[in-house]
Amino acid sequence: MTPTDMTVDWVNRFPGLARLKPETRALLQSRSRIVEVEVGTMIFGPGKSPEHMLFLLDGSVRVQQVSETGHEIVLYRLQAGQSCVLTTACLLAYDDYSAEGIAETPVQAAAVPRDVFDDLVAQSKSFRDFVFAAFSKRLTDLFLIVDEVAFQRIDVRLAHKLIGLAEGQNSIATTHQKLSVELGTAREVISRQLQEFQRRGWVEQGRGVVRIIARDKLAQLAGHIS
Amino acid sequence: MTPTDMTVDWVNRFPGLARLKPETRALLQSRSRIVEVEVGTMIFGPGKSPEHMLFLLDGSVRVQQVSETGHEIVLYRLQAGQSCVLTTACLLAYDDYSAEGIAETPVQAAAVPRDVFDDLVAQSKSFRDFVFAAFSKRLTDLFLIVDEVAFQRIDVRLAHKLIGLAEGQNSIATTHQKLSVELGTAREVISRQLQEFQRRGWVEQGRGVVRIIARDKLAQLAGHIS
DNA sequence: CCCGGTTTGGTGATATTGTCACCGTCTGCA
DNA sequence: TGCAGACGGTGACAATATCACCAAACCGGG
Repeated sequence: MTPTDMTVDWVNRFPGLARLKPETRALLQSRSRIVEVEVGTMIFGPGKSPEHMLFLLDGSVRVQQVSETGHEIVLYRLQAGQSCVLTTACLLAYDDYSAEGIAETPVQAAAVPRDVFDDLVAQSKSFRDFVFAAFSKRLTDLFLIVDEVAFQRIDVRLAHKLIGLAEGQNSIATTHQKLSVELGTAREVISRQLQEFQRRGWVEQGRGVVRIIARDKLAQLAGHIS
Repeated sequence: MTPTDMTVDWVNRFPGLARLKPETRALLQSRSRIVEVEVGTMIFGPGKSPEHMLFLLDGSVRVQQVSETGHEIVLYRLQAGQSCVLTTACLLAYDDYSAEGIAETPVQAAAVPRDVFDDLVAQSKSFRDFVFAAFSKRLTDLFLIVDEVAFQRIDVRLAHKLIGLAEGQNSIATTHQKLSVELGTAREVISRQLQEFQRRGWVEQGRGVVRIIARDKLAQLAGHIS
């Protein structure tokens, strides 16, 4: 498949944009530009606010908060089919912010200039609904993150995160360090919790890999999260 | 001052709406309804999503997350001059959410129906800017909350919160219990920290009141937050 | 192949914070 | 006046974070 095949009608690939009127769709299509981002690139971050709103066509962007103390915590991920409302937020907000977005995989996205975005919001009810739904999702997600960080035990959160990262597979390619950033805790804490899970026969560990042995047990512990 | 005096041209009282065109302003003014809410009322919450977007004319609304575990944490406050974007979020989001908004003081607000809100967003660039700026503020605020909860020490957070709640006064009418909800921690933790602050001569305590004696010391400890 | 630096993970000691189970005092009110 | 509830204090203990290390696995160059 050539890039053209994949991108010339990219709007079709967004379920949330399915209801756009033809003229709105044409505007979005014609005024956007396809960009490719290689893995590991910081797409936005402190002192790097982008000029465009991004619609992710392929790949995944990890958004994380970087504290002055050097600590990090993953806030959420953007997947294909989602738009980067935070980008828009940054363009509009007077605030300095401290979150950054990093391409976790090679990323393909449609970049929509700021003024086109504004036109679309004005013209299309469907587009407004799409944008506000995206904002809402972020807000409610963040509420849950706050709740989890403040009140959930670390073993419950780790079990939950392992199941989430596994995506149906049994093997997760990650390090203790990366898992600690996912949960905003220390590596040692992850190491000890994984040892405990292993002792119970729920997971097996290798260097840079965690294999889930008893998904049901992990799920039971994770229990009532989201 | 009669209610009419205060509310007939309420739009003027929002700096963020100062740039609205006359016709937009008239629409907002004519299609809104002034509501009064008595202190302690839950304005929105799980299973209680309001039909209108609120513009706060007077008073303060506390938005807090209520965990399944029964724990609570204050997320942010809405003050006069701000709009309740979360309300909009709730109206749009398919998600069930677990945050609630409570009137901390008697509240006066302009209620704007959902469809009028949508019209305004479509018609007015100024209104769009106002709405998106409000969303952005919430998002960036929440980023900071996550950072604080995950990585800041409790003494630093308490010092910061005391200064914030004092609003320039020296006396704060609150209880250890309420302070613990502000920070999403346990009452005992607040009691012990306040004892330590008192031992150092930074605060004095009475039943239901905390007096700040050495604001500079607290500020120094709070230091680098926001 | 070996070497040396880097990454990954393990461990004990200690500090901080959260949880639990109480207790006494104060306050408002019937 | 008496009493229920709110408020705050306290000790013991559990969970988590921090710090200071260590050893093994990996990786690239010579």
